[in-house]
Amino acid sequence: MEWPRTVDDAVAMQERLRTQVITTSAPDLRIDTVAGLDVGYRGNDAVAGVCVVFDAKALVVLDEVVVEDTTDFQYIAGLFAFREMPVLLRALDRVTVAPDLLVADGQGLAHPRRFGLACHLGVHTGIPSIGVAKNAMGAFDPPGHARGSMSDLSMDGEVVGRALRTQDGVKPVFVSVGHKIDLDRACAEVLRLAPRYRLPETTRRADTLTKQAASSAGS
DNA sequence: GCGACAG
DNA sequence: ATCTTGTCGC
Repeated sequence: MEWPRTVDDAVAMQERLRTQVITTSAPDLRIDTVAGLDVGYRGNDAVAGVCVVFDAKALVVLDEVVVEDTTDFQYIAGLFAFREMPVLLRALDRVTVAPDLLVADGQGLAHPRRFGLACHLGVHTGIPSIGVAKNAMGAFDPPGHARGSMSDLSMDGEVVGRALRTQDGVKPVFVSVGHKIDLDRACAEVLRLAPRYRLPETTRRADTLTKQAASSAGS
């Protein structure tokens, strides 16, 4: 199918692809490299997509790619992926180090139709993925104050993710499965990626590059 | 009907 | 997301 241009087509695509999401980890799932994906905006249609690949253990950058593009799809909560995916896929294509895990800046299963950006990226590429959002779409009880504390994130009476405290006393991040990984493993990876700050290093680096590109658009 | 609503 | 300086605090 070609990329949707209308809300109805986009929703239909999500309903169709949601059935392909896998919420368990392969027994031999090894995560040595992790990709952080993010998009920055300049005006309403200019976008800069970034894909940064980190060594999951050493937390050092192995490769990073910035791609500039434009978008037709306006921002609509729930249809976020249709605005950001095209650029992100282009950036992901140009990276020279294959990532074992994709970390999306947004939701995975914690989505109205259980198919957020992280799920879409995962199903499309076949690469394990997770969503790490700064804001929740569902309901949750505040997790404990200490780093590593977590609580269920629910929507329509079902657990769709977790509110995870990555640093003592900071606002939690919202983790949900994207594809080919289980929620426990997803949270463990986020904690490993965020040893010092609230957000994973992958997200922080991608975000920096994203704004850097957006502010120097045209040079 | 009214408000809320990832980035 | 974006428009935007200084400032409070560890």
